[in-house]
Amino acid sequence: MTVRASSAKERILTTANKLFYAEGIRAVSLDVIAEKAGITKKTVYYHFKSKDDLIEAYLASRDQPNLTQFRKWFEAADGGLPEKVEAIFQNIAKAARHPKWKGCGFLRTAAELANMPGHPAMTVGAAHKKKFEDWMAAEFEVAGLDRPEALARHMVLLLDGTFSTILVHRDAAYADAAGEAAKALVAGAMGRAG
Amino acid sequence: MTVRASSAKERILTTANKLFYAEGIRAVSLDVIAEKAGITKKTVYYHFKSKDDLIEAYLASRDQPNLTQFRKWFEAADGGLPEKVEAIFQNIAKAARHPKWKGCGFLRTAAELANMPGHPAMTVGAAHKKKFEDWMAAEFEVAGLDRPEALARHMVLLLDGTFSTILVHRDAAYADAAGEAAKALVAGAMGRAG
DNA sequence: TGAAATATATTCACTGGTGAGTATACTTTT
DNA sequence: AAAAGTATACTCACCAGTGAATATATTTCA
Repeated sequence: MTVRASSAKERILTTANKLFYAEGIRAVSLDVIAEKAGITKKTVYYHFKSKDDLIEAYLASRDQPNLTQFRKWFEAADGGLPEKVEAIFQNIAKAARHPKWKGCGFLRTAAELANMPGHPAMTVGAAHKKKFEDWMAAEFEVAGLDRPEALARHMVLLLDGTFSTILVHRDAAYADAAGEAAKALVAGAMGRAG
Repeated sequence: MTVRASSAKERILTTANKLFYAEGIRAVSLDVIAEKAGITKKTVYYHFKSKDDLIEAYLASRDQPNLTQFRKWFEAADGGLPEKVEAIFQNIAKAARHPKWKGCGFLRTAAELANMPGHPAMTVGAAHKKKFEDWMAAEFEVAGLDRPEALARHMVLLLDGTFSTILVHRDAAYADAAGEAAKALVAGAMGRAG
């Protein structure tokens, strides 16, 4: 029962996470992942049955942390509902200015796997985005807004638009614009409700 | 001067367009493109100096047709400005229901090339998205709206969000939701203006 | 309790195949 | 003949995945 600093499986996943996010799924080989993780490729295949399996695990490992991050940004923000929603986008703007930022791992993986609709990683990705949407809808519902699900979809669209647009232009200002739009839509819904 | 049905260069570009869009940039090899175009790989390298060069040409070839499509959808729509904007999204919804639809080629390429920020294809992609944004801003300006550039950005964000979100969920309904949000934002801006 | 048996984890060395890109020669057009 | 276009056949690096062997726990039972 040697207490390793970290198990091989953990190191593989950590390394895959870093490389897949930084370089993209198809640009990263298992040879490189194994090398950077300090193990052999066969060990990767011992813990994951295929590259696709590792891709799926990669996305699964980002699910909770990502959602938690959004929640924290939302909860930590001052002001009313529109401002709290806007804060999510402002925090993305801040994150996007970091040189290592490369958009949303789920979206980029979806783009790469667009030719494999049933890929297990896509199921994980879709579920992740759905969780965000459901969370938003719940917040709007609690606030007594009309059509909370519709408004939540608008937020998702602005969020994914933010990730994509910034990736194209490498300009974090788009996140602030999205925050402004989100705030306006939420404020509009509140106006109608109250 | 044999009048070929189409020149080799045209066939290469057409084939690249089809395959890159359908499968993704890194998933498609020049060997396959050459084969499907009915020529040898060396001929590809005669007309394009590298794969990256062909990728750039691929995106460049989609620039005008794409923008023209959006314009047509916009102009053909009945109703006022909000409805015309909404029509763009409704038409995307229709297109997205076709099985061959795989999102936005520019966005998917940007996702794949996220690790190569200066890639020439990215310049083409960014310029394309900028043209859409500028066109929208011009329409809003002519209509006398306040802050036309800001509103145009909101439209771009919803548009790119639409492409991304549908790709993740394979559910064209998100385009209708985006159209609704876009309409509301434009109508809101018109309300303030007049 | 301690040795044998079993399960878990890991390595080395490999395969069959594909990828981007090229050296050279042939063919068509001007 | 010169230039432009295309083909054959190749290189060399890489990639997903595997076969066989080895090391390291963990369990079993004499």
